[in-house]
Amino acid sequence: MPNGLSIGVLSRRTGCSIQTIRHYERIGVMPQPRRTGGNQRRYTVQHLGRLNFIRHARELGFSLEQIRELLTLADYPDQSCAEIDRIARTNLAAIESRLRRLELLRHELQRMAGACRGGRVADCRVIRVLSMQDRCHTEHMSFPEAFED
Amino acid sequence: MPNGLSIGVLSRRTGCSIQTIRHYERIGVMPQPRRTGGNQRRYTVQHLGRLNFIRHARELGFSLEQIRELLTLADYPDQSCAEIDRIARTNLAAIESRLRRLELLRHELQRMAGACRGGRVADCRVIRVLSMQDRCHTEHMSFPEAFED
DNA sequence: CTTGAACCTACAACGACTATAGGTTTTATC
DNA sequence: GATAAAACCTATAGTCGTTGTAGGTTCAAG
Repeated sequence: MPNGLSIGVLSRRTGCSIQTIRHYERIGVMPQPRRTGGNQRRYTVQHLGRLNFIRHARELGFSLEQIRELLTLADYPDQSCAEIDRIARTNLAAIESRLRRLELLRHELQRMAGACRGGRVADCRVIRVLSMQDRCHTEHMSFPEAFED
Repeated sequence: MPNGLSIGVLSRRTGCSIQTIRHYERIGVMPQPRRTGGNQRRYTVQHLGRLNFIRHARELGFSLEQIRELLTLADYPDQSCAEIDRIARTNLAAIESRLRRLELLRHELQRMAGACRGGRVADCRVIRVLSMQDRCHTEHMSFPEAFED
C-alpha cells in the first residue's frame, strides 16, 4: 500500500469497527490521518500501532480517559513510569473487585437456577429470591456501584 | 406512615437513588404511585417490594428489559416458571463468561503491573505489552463482546 | 409563619459505542 | 472510457442505565 491503509483495512487488521475508529479520531485518541483527494482517510503503520495499543488497553479494561493518559505518558520515554504503573494497578484493583462481586452473583444465580424445576410461578425460587424485601441476602455484597461498569 | 412513603424514604430503604426511582417509573418498570395534593409521590409497601425486586435483579446482572419480562411473568403465578428459569440461566451463563474473561484480564494486568518498577517509560512493561502489534497475546481471550456490559 | 429540607419537572450529559440517512469516491469489470 | 458495486464520507440520533443540572414548589418542624 504505497498510498496508506484505508479505514476498512485498518478495521480488519485491528478488529475495531469503522465507526469506532472514526469515533476515536473525533474524541482525539487517534490522530487525524492524511486524506485522499476525495477526502478518504489513509493511515500509516504508526496509526495501526496506536489503534492496536488502544484496542489492547480497552480489552484490559482501561477507560478511554486512562488510555489518553497512558498515550501522553508514553510520549515521554525518559520519564519515570511510576504513573503508568499506578494506572495499571488501579485497573487491576477494579478488575479484582468486579471478579469478587461476580463470584458472589454466580453463587446466587446457581442457587436460583438450580431450584426452579418446572413448577408454577407461584412457587418459583427465582421470583422468591428476587422478591425478598430485606437487603440481607445480598448485604455481604451490597456495593452501591454494582455493575457500574 | 399513614400517608405512604416519600420518594426519599423509598430511596433510603432500597439503596436506589431518587433519580433512579423516577427513571424506573418513566420507563414503566415501577408503577406510578399516588400523589399528594402538592404532586409529591407517596408509595406503598407494594412499591417497596417491587423496587427491592428490581434492585436485586439488577445486582444479579439482569437487564431492565429482562426484569420487565420477569415482572410480567411474576404477575401470572399459575403459569409454568420454565421461562423464568430460562432467563435466570441465560444470566448465569453470561456471568460465567464474564468471570472467565475477567480472570484472564487480571492475569495480564498482574503480569503488567508487577513488571513495572520505577524504571523509565521507555522500558515500561505496561507500555510494551499494550504496544504489541500482533493480536496473539490476547488471542486466547479475543472476545468481540469484551466489556459489552 | 417562616425557614429549610425535601420534593417536582424537564432536559442535558455520561461512556463507549452503534446505527441510520443520504450522499460521494474508489475500484473492478466490460 | 463507462458503469456498477463496494467502500467511503458527514451528520445526527439512539443505545443502556443512570447521574447531574436548573429552576421552581411543597412539606414539616420550630
